[in-house]
Amino acid sequence: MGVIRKTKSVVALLNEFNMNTSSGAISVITLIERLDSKFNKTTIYRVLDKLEEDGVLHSFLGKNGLKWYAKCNNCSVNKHNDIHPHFQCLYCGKVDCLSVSVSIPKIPNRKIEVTQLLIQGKCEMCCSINS
Amino acid sequence: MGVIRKTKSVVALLNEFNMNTSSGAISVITLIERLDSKFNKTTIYRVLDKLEEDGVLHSFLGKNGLKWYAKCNNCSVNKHNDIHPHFQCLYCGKVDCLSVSVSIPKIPNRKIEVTQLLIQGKCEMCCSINS
DNA sequence: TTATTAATACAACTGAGTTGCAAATGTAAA
DNA sequence: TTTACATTTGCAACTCAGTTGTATTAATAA
Repeated sequence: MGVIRKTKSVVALLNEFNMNTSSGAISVITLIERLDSKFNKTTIYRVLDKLEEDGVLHSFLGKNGLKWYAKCNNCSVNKHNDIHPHFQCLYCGKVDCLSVSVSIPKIPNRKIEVTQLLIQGKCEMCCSINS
Repeated sequence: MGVIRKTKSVVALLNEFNMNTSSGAISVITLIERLDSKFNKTTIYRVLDKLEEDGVLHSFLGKNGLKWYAKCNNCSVNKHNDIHPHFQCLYCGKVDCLSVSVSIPKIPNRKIEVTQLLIQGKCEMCCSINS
């Protein structure tokens, strides 16, 4: 499957990500809040699912296991190549994709399929505001 | 706060982790299932919280954002030193603590406080069973 | 043994995410 | 354009991990 029709909800969701800063992720909660008056939350969940299947977005879990989405860079329908860490600020909640590569250790006798690295701390803006 | 009294629920939970293999983690869901006849789930959540505060256990989020706990190695009340990746098998669901160190990249202008690396794939046992 | 305070059970709740289905809508073909 | 039909959507109801408030029970120190 994948996104077939350019429906209003697809356009609206893609717009949210295009308006966003390039490295920023958006939580599903935030997307539902923003688009609540226009679309049902079920629709939002389903469109995000399909955009991920299509390699347009990638998802990951942030603090408290909440789901976040961000734009993909070099992904196709079947393969998400865009493997990078995510940084979540514990003070303002913002999440960024980090464009650094992380070397994952070899693990004997195990086959690695997915890697998720979530780094939490104080973001640039919160570092500059507070001492 | 921390654990003050050696109550039945504390003993029972610690026992679950001591019976377990050294590298294995246990999900809260599993602990509730196992101890359901003896203790209320609220109690289990609260005791696990305190055992983590005391540096006896550490917690992390596995697949689907579900909470897992495992024994700590060199942690104290105030500092969890035991930073390592976790491996979750996508076929049998088992989760292990990996005793390898991962080098986290420097991130300019940000202060790292927590790092969570979850590696998912096929575990040793599932590798040997299936081709 | 008693007094005190922490720990527990219970029930009710919260909230992110899911499911089933009828109605609406986009798209390709006529 | 119009038709036909599969896809998409809204809605309501649900699931289920985790939380909260409170009255009761149990561990510990004196």
